[in-house]
Amino acid sequence: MQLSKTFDYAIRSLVYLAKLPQGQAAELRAISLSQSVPMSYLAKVMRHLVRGGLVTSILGRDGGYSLRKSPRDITLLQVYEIMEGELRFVECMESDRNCSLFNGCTQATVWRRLRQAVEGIFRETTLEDLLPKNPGESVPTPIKESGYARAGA
Amino acid sequence: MQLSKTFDYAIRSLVYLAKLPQGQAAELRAISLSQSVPMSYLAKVMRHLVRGGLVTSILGRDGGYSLRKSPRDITLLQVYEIMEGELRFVECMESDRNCSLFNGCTQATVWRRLRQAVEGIFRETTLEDLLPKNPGESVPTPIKESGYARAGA
DNA sequence: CAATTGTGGACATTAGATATCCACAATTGT
DNA sequence: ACAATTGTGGATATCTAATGTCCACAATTG
Repeated sequence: MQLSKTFDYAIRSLVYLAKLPQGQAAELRAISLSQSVPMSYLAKVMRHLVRGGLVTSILGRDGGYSLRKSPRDITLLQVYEIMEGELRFVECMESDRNCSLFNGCTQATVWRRLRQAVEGIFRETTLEDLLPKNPGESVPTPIKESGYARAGA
Repeated sequence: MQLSKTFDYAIRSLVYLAKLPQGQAAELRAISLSQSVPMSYLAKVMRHLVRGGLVTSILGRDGGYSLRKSPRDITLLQVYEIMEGELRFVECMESDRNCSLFNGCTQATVWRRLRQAVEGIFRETTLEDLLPKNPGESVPTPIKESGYARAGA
């Protein structure tokens, strides 16, 4: 029932990018350091996000990563599916392909209900909801951080 | 985000026991065969359920396992906690013990919401909900034994 | 006593997540 | 053109947790 670190890394990185001043890019090293994630591993995570269309990468000097969409338009469900593929709780979520016991499997209903719930939350939560500066509805924890927008330069 | 096979095995076994005529016990081998779960592994699962108080075990000839409560009084949450411990999605669910970044962790809210949702479903789903309702349609679990497969009715 | 059935824990295996490495391509300043 | 920088791609390694196996033993019953 655990979410993978990979997924967590991805979210944190996206949040990091979302905090940057408009149009600015952050390099791998900066993201990695800010979150104590191994650079070489984070590189892999970022590639996924690039391929997934959420992030743009710039090569060469002063290169780095930046968001490709507004934080409001990036949902956790998108991130999840890019990083982990389709959301599922058991192997045999939908079909009896791999399960000889599928016929009359009474658990299937529960798994589906679970997925609907989780998927719903993921779909309704956007990157914007994860930004600290918004004191509104979904971010109750008060943040005492200052100068979070200092990157690169 | 996957549920463990162990958890699934536990549920299936409990459902199997719930289908037995009142007061009857099923031995390890029977449960194992009915679900193609390795006996020696299932033994371990069953021990958890016994220690967890959901199941009684009887040693010696004609021994086996039987439910200790009514299916209506066994929730999936109980089963989950017995098998896997407290429900959590990330290491640092509640405290900053292991996380230097906890202060200002905006994801925590989402993880909590997730847990509430899943926990809710688990708490409201009982073993009884997993028993085949209509003897005519959804019953047939592929069990080779004689009269076991029929519940209630 | 002998047969059966579950218990307990040590151990082995496997699969997937996590991490590392290195050669290379793209970009930019000099 | 060249050197420095920055991300890319993929092969490989490591680590961990889940899953599975084994065996000696305790309890029960005929």
